[in-house]
Amino acid sequence: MKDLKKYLTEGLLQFTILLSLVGVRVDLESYLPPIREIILGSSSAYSQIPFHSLRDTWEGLHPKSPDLDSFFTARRLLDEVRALGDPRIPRTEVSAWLVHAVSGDAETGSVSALLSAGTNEDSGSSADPPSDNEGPSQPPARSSNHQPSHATPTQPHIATEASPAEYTKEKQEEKLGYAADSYGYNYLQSENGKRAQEEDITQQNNQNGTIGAARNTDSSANSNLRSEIEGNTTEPSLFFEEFIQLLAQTENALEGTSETSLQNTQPSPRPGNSVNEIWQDLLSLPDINITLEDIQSISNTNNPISSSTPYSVDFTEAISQDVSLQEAMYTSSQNDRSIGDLTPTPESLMQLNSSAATGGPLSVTDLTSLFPTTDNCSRNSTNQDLLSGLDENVFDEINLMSLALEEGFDPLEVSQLFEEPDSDSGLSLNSSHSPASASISDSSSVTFGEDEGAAGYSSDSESVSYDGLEGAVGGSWTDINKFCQIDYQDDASYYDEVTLNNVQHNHTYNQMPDQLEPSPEHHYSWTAKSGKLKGSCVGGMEKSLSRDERRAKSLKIPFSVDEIVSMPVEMFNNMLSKHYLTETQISVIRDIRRRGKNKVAAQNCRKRKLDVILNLEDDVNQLKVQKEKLLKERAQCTKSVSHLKQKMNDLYRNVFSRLRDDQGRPVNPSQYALHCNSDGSIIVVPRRLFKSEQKKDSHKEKKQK
DNA sequence: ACCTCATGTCATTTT
DNA sequence: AAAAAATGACATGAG
Repeated sequence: MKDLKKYLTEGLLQFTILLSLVGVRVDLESYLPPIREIILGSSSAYSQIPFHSLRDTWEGLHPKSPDLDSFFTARRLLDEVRALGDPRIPRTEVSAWLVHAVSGDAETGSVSALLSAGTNEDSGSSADPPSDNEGPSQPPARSSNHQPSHATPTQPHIATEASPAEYTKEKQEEKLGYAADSYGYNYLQSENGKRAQEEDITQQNNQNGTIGAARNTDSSANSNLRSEIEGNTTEPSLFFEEFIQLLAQTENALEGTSETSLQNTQPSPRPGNSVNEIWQDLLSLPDINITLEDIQSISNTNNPISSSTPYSVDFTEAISQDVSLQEAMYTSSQNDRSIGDLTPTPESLMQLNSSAATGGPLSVTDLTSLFPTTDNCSRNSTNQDLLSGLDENVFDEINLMSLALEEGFDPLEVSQLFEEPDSDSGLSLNSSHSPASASISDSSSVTFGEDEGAAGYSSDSESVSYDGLEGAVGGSWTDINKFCQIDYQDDASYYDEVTLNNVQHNHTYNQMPDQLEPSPEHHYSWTAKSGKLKGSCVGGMEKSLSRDERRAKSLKIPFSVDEIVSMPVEMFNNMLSKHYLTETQISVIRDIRRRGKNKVAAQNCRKRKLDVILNLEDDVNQLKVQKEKLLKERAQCTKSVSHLKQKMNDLYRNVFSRLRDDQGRPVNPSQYALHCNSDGSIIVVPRRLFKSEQKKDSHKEKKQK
């Protein structure tokens, strides 16, 4: 059923996408669960969404939850149940009983009420709660232990048997509680859920409190104090002494049970030129021209294929064999919609200009920084659309620039230089540090000063090693500045969010993704900062480069770390197989992806752990409150019982003071006892008979056992 | 100098 | 059985 639902949902989505491509709009909202559910339903999608981003709105359904569908079904049912209203749970019998006993003003009145409790309990149980017991107030976090109802004949039906709504609710709570307990989560404690738990707890408490008194009220039901006093009886039933004993036992039981239980207890798009025009504008810039000339000269020396042709043609030809992420990722031909609306902002032009001027690689990611982003949900798709709408040649050229500008990049050469015996190069790169690159690496090691927390894996050495490579392939202060530009552009790209979350050590765990959305101001601030940062990028911007970013740049991996980490598995594998990558590059890319994924997973894991701790703390607090409440209740009950005992004794004396035997002499209470029959009649029994009666009863009980 | 906290990473387990 | 996610353990840097 779950699979069917998933299949239908996905099929529906795909069908809708197809229809939308044709131009037919389909409103899916009424057929689909909220988008978050869809997102959470996809593991890959979830992995791209930091757990904390959902914290506030999505109160914590663990993606590991064994059955999301059951949760949503449960939630729906729960809502339906809640819509039925809250059943009124009356106070327990013992409360009513005690209230009746205590509330009587006149002594006889109270006794009368006591002895006829069976007839008045119904009204008293719900209408007159004890003053000290303010009803359900503090629920425990989990109340799945539903005890069987200790129903008494006089208890209202709703209190003794769970109504269908109540039963459903309990079932829901149990179900949800299970899901929560399985992973130490208690996200499902909504306000209503808490209320339901409160009711459960109250019911349990009240039922517990009833146990001791139910027997009394049962046996005294329908009893009336009769004026006639019979001299003999053969009917074994309750004597007043026994009643007193029961009271004492109740008191003890209250103390004992309470004791034990308690102890356990971006900028917007501007109408304007097309991208091609933008590109032409860029190419027409003096700096660009210079750079392109440089490229041509480089191509002349390093690339025999393109040496005899104009650069524009060179690009196309060269790139046809080169790497294009967008080609890999967005191969489907799409309309070039929304491209014509794009106009580069001054800031973005600055970026392109400066990066080109410094000979830095102009990656696709860089270009995407020109494009506005709307929101996080549509970010990927938006960029996807935009990017896919571009002429692929544009990206091919960009990629070629990205590679060609790296001054003679040769993957094979790099791979030889970076021969890593272990895929986890972090542990084995020390050996690649050559003295030849020492001078440069000294300076660049300052540039790439470690900023990582986890430097326990020779990160410093690794840094030096890669820096050394930078020197080997022409690394210089120019390169350092170039990397500054790269870093700056990457940060301004549409991967800002991921970068901020996972790379920049931005401790914005609890912020929603839209809070991390690069606002125009933010974008501008980055641009504005760049001037200062250029000057201090050696110690500043480069510091923000993570180890993986440095490795990726050093190995000339044409994808950003964020791309590598966040792209779906299929795309990732497709990328690896489709592009010309050395073993070293593939290995590093896999490492980057693994680490990136694990980084997010660790963050999620810690978040969950924190939530578990917080929930447990909540539980502790609630249990403490419950304990205090129970202690109060016990004290109240004890007080009531002692009061009742006193009244019983008084009554006993009063009755015997008025009793006369056949000769009109007063009856000695030490020789006779009052006995209450099951039919409600009160008789006077000699104590010796009473004692023998007790022995018989005890024998019978033993035999029954 | 020591502690706590946040984070990244690896190895291993779980899904 | 393989891949991805989750998690424990460790190391590090910052405050």
